[in-house]
Amino acid sequence: MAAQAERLSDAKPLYAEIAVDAQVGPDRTFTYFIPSNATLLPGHAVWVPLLSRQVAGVVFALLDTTDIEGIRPVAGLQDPNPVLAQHQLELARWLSLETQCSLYEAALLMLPFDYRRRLSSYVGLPTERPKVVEARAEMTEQEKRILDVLEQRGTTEQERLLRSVKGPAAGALKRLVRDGLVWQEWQWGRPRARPLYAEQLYLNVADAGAAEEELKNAPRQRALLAHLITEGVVDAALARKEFGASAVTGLRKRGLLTIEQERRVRDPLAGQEFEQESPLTLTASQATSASAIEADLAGPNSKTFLLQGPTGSGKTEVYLQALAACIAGGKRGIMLAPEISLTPQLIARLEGRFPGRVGLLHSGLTPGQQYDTWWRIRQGDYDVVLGSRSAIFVPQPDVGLIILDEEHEWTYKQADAIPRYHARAVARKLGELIGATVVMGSATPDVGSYYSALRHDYQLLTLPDRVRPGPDMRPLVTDLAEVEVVDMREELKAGVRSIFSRALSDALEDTLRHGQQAILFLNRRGSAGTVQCRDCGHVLRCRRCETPLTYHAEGDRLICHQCGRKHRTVANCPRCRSGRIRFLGLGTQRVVQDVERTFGVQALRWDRDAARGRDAHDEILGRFTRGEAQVLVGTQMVAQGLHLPNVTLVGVVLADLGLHLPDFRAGERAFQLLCQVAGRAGRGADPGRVVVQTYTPEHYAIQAGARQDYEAFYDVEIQLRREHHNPPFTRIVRFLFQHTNPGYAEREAHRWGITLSENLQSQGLTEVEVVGPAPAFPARVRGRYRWQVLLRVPPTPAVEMPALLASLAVPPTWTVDVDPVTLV
DNA sequence: AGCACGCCGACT
DNA sequence: GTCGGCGTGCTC
Repeated sequence: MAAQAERLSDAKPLYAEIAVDAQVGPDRTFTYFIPSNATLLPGHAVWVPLLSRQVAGVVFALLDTTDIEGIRPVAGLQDPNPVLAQHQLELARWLSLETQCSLYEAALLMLPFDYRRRLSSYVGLPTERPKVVEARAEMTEQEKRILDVLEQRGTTEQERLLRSVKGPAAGALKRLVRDGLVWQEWQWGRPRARPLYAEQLYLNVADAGAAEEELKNAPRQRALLAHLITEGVVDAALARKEFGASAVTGLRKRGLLTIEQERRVRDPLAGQEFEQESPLTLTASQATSASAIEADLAGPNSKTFLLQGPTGSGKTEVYLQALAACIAGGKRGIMLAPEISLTPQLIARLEGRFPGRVGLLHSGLTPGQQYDTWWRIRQGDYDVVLGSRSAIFVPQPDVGLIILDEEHEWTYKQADAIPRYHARAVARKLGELIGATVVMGSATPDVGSYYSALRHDYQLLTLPDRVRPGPDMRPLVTDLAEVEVVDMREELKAGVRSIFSRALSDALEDTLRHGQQAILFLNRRGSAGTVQCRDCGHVLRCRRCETPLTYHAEGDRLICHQCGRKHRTVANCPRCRSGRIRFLGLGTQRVVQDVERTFGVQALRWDRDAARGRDAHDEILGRFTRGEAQVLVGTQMVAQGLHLPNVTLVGVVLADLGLHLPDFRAGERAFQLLCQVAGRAGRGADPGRVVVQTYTPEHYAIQAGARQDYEAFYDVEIQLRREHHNPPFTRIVRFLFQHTNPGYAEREAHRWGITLSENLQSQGLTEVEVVGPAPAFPARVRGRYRWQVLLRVPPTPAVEMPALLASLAVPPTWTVDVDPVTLV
């Protein structure tokens, strides 16, 4: 950047611009003096002084001169070699500006695993402390408790200490530290993972015969020696288990074996057998798609492709053949999939095609496995890295192809942590920086992606048919599942009080009688307290912005979470005057109960609450496939990536859940889920059956979802987006404020809303719209009241997004989410 | 993270 | 009037 231009001479640069691990604004670096005995390069990880402490930093640029005064020297190197490449520094700078995080936070995504450590505070008792006893009389209970714990345990990490003292103790600890009764020190926390070393036993014998003779009275040692002679090297832990620890020490004392520490690689795929697979014969449309991608791989320019095709249309085969072409051209690939889609099936297909050349990286791995895989990727051990969201940042060398499967998935956006990046946007930027081809695939593309494709920002590739391998592995076109939409208002009129309609009940009974299994799907990402008439399906909406209203028990009011407008609650439906107007809401637990009571079979619950922990998913799935339950009840999870052969019925218990969320993407989500669910049924020869229950069968998302007709959905959706100035016609920025004091939170939200409007006005940016303030959803989290203000930024503002945000001078107490994937 | 500065409520 | 709390800004 500008810093590079300042490098005028060939002499060793004097200063370095460094991103520091501190709460600073986007793209901010600090300048440090380079000690004469050190050589620094961009990408080096360093330690630097900052006020009274030392923090981690990354060198972004070198300088010959600077105007800044009071410059301090770099304290030291964290690693003799640079840890980030030039394109990674550029990607970090872009991320910092784009997501409004600090430059160091952006760089951290790409740093080795063991760099992601935190400073933590350790507290303890001073060695000489005569005055403690005297002071004790005037201490509070909390202070006494803290001292007792420290007396017992000695030096303790501050967080652990505070957890082991009943009630709030932070204030008490602060006083103790101030009065010198407790001492405090900052240290680096333990690294999350280290390289694993294991002891190996080596044979150290010239004359085996003589050695065996020497051991004739020690049978265990002799057995171990024999084992070593045949094996050469033996793992020490295994040997101790099998032959006894004393046999190992015995042989070592006699000098017959030596023990060496050896690096052990923790490979998540180790010991697994994968069947080798050959490329399948492509259909005409698959071949057209594959060759378009291959042509781009071979050429100098790199495009972004959007590969659209329903479940089972062979997108994965196109990815695999494109990857093969990329590798044949001497490059490597990265393939991203949503965490939940990283199934054994997908892993097996990649391993089957590229045996031993696939690096797997996702959050389900142990920290040790992640650590080792990261370093092996950096060494260039893999042709393909397969991983979830964060795998876009791996140090894979010579990347020629980046694939994003299920590109519409919102788990690609990191919404709950900083930096709030979207892997799709990162993939495109990375592709641009390193000249890699990007392929995004989906059955139901993100509306924004499809819009880009129609505008030729992306190249659209379509796979229209659902196929399965026929005889001779030739593809056979199969039918989509039949989808039956049931109008729950009619059921109610007919006197059905159950959560199951007559059609779903009949279908369930039929399925169970034939010994087959069923999946019941529930979009539990809730109703968010929306209110719907059970007679006519009408949903209460804000008069100003048409967003579904949300009920708030405090004050018995309906609040619009977009614009903050408050409405009175109603006893009767404003459309049909019916009194049966109530909140939408239904949990998986209730459905499981009702299934078991009504049909007398076992039902299994599968959602994020039921499936906590590393192996919980496999366990639930295992129980279901073994037939321990006949019905699987679940949320989003059951809609994705599964292939369960005995399932012939899929029921959507209430498609309206989620459809009326106060979020402009609600329709898109409902449509995507319906398509996914419908794609679950009948992946074999039997097309299967899908029953969708709803109070609003006329809704375009449900209509199009039932027919799995993307075009029909898109045409309505894009029109709505245009009318309401929503993405892709604008970009949205979400400002969030949280505070324990509800009054303060609301006042601050209004203050910031006004500040924003005035600021935009004075800049002449009248086309940028301020929405809100309004309570965020949920309105209160862990005792903190949440308020939000939205910004709608049209695509042709006078300034670019990062510059606009910089000009707004966002207070650090507000969090910023650019292009949020959810507004609730 | 920690320290200094500054603005409002509960006391002398 | 003043003490002190917490919210805010700064760190090369």
